[in-house]
Amino acid sequence: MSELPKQYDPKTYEQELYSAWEKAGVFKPNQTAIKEGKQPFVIMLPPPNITGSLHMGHALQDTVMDILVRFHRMLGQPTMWVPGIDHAAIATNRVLEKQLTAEGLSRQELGREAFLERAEKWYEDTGAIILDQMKRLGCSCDWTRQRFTMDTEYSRAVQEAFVRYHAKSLIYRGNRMVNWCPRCESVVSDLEIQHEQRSTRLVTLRYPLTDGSGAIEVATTRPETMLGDTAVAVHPADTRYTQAVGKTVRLPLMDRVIPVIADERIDQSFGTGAVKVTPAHDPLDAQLGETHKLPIINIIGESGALTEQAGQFAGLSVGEARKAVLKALDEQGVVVSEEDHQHAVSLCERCGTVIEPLISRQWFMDMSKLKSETISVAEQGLVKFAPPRWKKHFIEWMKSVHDWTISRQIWLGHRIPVWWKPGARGTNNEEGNYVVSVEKPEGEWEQDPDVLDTWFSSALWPFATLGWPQQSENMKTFYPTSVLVTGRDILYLWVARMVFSGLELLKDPVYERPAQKDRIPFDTVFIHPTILAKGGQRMSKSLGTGVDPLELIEQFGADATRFGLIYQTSFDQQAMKFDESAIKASRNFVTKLWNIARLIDSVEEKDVPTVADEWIRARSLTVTAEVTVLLEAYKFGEAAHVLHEFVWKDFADWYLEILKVEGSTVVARQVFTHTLQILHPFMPYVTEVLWKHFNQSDFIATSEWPAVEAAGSMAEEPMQYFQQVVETIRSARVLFNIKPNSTVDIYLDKPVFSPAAAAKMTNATLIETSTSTMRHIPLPAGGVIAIGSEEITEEGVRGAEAKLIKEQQVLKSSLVGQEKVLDGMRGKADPAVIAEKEALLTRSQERLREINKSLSLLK
RNA sequence: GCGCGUAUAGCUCAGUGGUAGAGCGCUUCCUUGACAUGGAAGAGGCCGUAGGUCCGAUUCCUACUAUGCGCACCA
Repeated sequence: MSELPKQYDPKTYEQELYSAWEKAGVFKPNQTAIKEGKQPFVIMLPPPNITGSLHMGHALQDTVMDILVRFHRMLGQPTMWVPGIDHAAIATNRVLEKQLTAEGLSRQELGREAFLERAEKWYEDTGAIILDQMKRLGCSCDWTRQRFTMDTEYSRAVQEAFVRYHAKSLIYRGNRMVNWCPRCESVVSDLEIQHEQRSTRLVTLRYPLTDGSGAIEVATTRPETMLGDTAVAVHPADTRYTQAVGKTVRLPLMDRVIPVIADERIDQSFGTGAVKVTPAHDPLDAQLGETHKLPIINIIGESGALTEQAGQFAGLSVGEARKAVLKALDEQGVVVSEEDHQHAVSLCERCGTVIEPLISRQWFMDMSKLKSETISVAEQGLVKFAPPRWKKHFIEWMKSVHDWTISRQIWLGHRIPVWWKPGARGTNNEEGNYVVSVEKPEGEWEQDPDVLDTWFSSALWPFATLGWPQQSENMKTFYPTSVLVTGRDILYLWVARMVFSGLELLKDPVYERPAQKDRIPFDTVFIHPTILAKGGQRMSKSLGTGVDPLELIEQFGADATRFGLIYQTSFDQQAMKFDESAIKASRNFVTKLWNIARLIDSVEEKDVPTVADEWIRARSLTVTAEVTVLLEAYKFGEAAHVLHEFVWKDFADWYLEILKVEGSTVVARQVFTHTLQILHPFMPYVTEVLWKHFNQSDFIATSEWPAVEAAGSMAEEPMQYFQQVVETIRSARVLFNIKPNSTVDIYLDKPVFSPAAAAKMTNATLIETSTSTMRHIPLPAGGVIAIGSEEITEEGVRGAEAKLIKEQQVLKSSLVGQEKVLDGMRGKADPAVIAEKEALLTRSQERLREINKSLSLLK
């Protein structure tokens, strides 16, 4: 056994060990275990955006996954963690467009084909930096199975999914109100918009009734849309307008006659209680328009400019039009008043541009059937959530989901497998003039220029990565997967969509998966906490609150970064404020492990087990059981605390101190290597290095998780007494103001199991009989120890007396309180609890007697 | 606006129907060969505010305040 270096330097080992694991195929599913029919443990990495780099959220998420994967690997299950990346169409599209802008080119000038070539080159150049960063964290992914959502096979799966959904009428072509981003010139889904409170001007306009009986005043924050008004609506019960319903008004500027309608969806209390209706550019108005069969006048085009329908305002941007329309209205005396108003505007999540609601021909996913089955499996618990409260969120959200707009008007992404008869697309004559097919059909057809929402392809991730739509061996062995680990932000965006995709697309009899449970992509969804900056702000580069995990790895090592992150989390936590001091503390913990190993090496070989050996063995079994249970329950932070305390307090501070004097180095090594094993999922590197150091064959990464056994032991009590004696002597030094480096005489009327260790740990000499000059100190569990030292002066004794009197007083008042509590409990509380309480009281009383006794002995 | 969380030591967080715990930080002492990235001993909290249930509430309930998040078609 070679000698360990004095210091542990992570950089010396991390990369080398990682390659060694990879080379040995440690990260691949164990084929023997598969043949033996052991339950596989499978995790699909939520594919990060190819444009991204590792941030703290990833670091936590990846650590959680790696802990699970390493834990289950050690449990002997065939374990597979499939990595991959997402093409992130909208994000990449933006990057490329920026490049073009810099070159003074528009994407139209470049052309679609050249644009896509650039994209491909960009993907190649960028590579998946983030995946390499994961390797530095120590993630044990099976890199031979790495996938990209744009690779040929995957793209094929995406198109196949579209075709199959369409065949089941779950995808349809519709002309409906959508969220349009004028900057992206594309539709975006409900989940890709954000709401923001903004202050704006609420303008009240006066529309004259055509019969000359007055006018109706309507309030609006978007005066320019009045050009597309096709009605004025009021609440049927609103007496102010009863007269007007059924009449018509003359729309200013446009000189159009439009009806006054009544509808219960109008809020009487807002503004004037009357609302202008623009079915083409407002979601509520669209609904009203549908109910009341109102004409739809599109005045805003897809570029964000006003259309021909806007008459004299055609060509203006929305912003320009607002000013111009307002000015024109004002000149005609239509504007009654203006006031400041707070309201929510919809913004494009990607670029922050204000979303224009407009009616457009798009591809939609019909959610009605899909959602009911998804809700049902969640309610039945066929897909589990951890922490469990996310189940409710999931169901609630699913219940309110609308049809999903899946087409996007960008070039990058999976092209929609729909083929049009030339000239048919975008007309009122679409029906029957297209074919849905992965391959181009015979004859003259033009492929739909749109691409699919990135999430449409991500939704297929758990099975498309395993070879779907083929009925592959991988699908049979590894699907459904075990756990999906993710943040709550994509619970709806992604998780929900994977669930219904799996449920629906695996219904085909060829997959032999009639049971819902076999079609749901994962057994459990684990939602980890969101990481915030220490002050509670969102972590972001622009706010300067971001922390780079790679810098932490560089400075403290991967093990410390992982452990520190996990140490700060707890199971039911929604957000975690990141404190770098935890990483530092974990680095110290890694050092502690290192030095423990060095101490074990330096202690002379011996094998005469004492109570301490028995105690630490039992403790280690208990800890193994606890950690196992906690890991199975996704309680990673809690497990980290248990391990930290055991290693530092029990093993290092007590057990090893005793081992220096007597005991068994065999037991020490055994307990320590077991501890390394249960620490391995958290800290893969240092545990692997130390495992090898203690001459263990193979890798700790593939070693067998220690068996969980009952820890029957009689050592607890003598060990506890030993600890009390040592602590009491140490406290007594402070009490009497005795220097730590001067020896004291100690007399114990009840001996400890290892007097030599107790003596060494307290720098004391244990003597056979007490002498008259010795001072007496009570032990917490009863009994008295005598302490003698030349340094005990009258002053020291008086100081001790003062401290004891203080303790006596505290104890006395506590006793009064305890008795009062007990009085209240008698006859009302659970007898067992009362008994427990009484025992506590008795102990306090004994303690008081001891203090009184030692006070009298001090005199 | 509706919904879901959180409020405990200076900081980051556990926890319990019976007068509170950890890590870091702080104070004092210790350079005794595993570790100063260490050891020992300590200080420090009317457990957000106000009510309610109970013999008893930091813990359960209600309201409020602060803070985070999600959802939302108030023109």
